[in-house]
Amino acid sequence: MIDDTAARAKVVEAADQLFYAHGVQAVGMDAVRTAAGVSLKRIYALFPSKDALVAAVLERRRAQWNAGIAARAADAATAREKILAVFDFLDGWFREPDFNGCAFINAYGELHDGNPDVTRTVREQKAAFQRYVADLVRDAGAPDPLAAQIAILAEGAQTTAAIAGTPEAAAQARAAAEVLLDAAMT
Amino acid sequence: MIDDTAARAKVVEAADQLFYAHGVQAVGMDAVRTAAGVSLKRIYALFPSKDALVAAVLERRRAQWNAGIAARAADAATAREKILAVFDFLDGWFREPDFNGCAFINAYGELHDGNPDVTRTVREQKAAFQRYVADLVRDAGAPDPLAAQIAILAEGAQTTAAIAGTPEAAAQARAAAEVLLDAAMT
DNA sequence: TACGATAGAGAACGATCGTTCTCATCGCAA
DNA sequence: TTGCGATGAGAACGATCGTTCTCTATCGTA
Repeated sequence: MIDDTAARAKVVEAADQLFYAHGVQAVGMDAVRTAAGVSLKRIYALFPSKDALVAAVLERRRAQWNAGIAARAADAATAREKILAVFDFLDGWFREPDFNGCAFINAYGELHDGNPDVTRTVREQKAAFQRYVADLVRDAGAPDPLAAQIAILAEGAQTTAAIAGTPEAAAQARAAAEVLLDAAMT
Repeated sequence: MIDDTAARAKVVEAADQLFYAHGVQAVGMDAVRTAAGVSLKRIYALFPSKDALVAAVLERRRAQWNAGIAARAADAATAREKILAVFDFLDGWFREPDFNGCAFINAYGELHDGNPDVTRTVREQKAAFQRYVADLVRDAGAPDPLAAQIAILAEGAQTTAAIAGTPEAAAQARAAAEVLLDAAMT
């Protein structure tokens, strides 16, 4: 047998992949068990319910998002470049073969009603991203309203790329962000 | 008894309201029947399956979206004002008490897998909107790439407003669109 | 080797859903 | 009035899902 930490990781990873590809409600716990190779009994010992597993999956997504953004920002020297690095991160993500839109938006649309934890988690994730952008905008010396505009571009790029099934929305949003930055800094 | 046209309208309207508020999979056909006041037998005589009812609901949403955009555009004199009228339409929509994001995005996130009709319908709706914006951008004498940027702002405003539960994303996106328009026309 | 605790495989359970079917009721033609 | 076709209300059916339970095999230890 493997220890609890490893079993948890395998279950969350398998559930993430399945939920993200097919939607939460379309995936049964049996499918998670098969994909993770962990018995149902063990899964329910690690997570009290499917909702708790969904929460763990969203937490995993949150960590991945933050790490991906931070990695791109680390290569950028200025606050302006760190802002644009967000769209470079999105560009790379949109090109991954299993990209299927923002997992938080998908989860919110599917589960917001009847699962208040999901609503709260998604709202907090988006608010945290807006704070991240707001800090960078302030560092860049640009006026505060620019932050919300940059965040809206990032959100719009995600849904546009997901539905179109093509990655060009990242570059288009990035170009728009550059124009907005230039206009704000004059 | 009421005639087929009226019964169809009542069923689609009730289903739209329920699906939009709670998600498609969370609403049973019994709930549609109760809300519409039309028997299950009649519903299945009008729509061969729940999927067909979902398709009819999306078609209704498409007509409402187009009518709402057209009504706002009718008040605008120039192509530039017609572009900005999109965000005025969004602002009014976001303030409706039952606003819950874009029904097409929600349906795509919930049903894209296992219901190809939904994927196609949503993709067509978004493509049609992009063509609408592209025509206005051309009429305004602005370069083509601006169209995709405007569309991304509109998409981002919808998801941002839905998740935050507040309408200010419309005004923020409109302000960004004005800056992009000004920069493109110089 | 014998034993007790444990874990996995999957059957079982209760609930729910989409869809179909039954049956009592009603309107209407002859 | 009588009989027939159609309709609505909702029971019924088969499938699926989240969750729990049973049974068997395995492992470490004395």
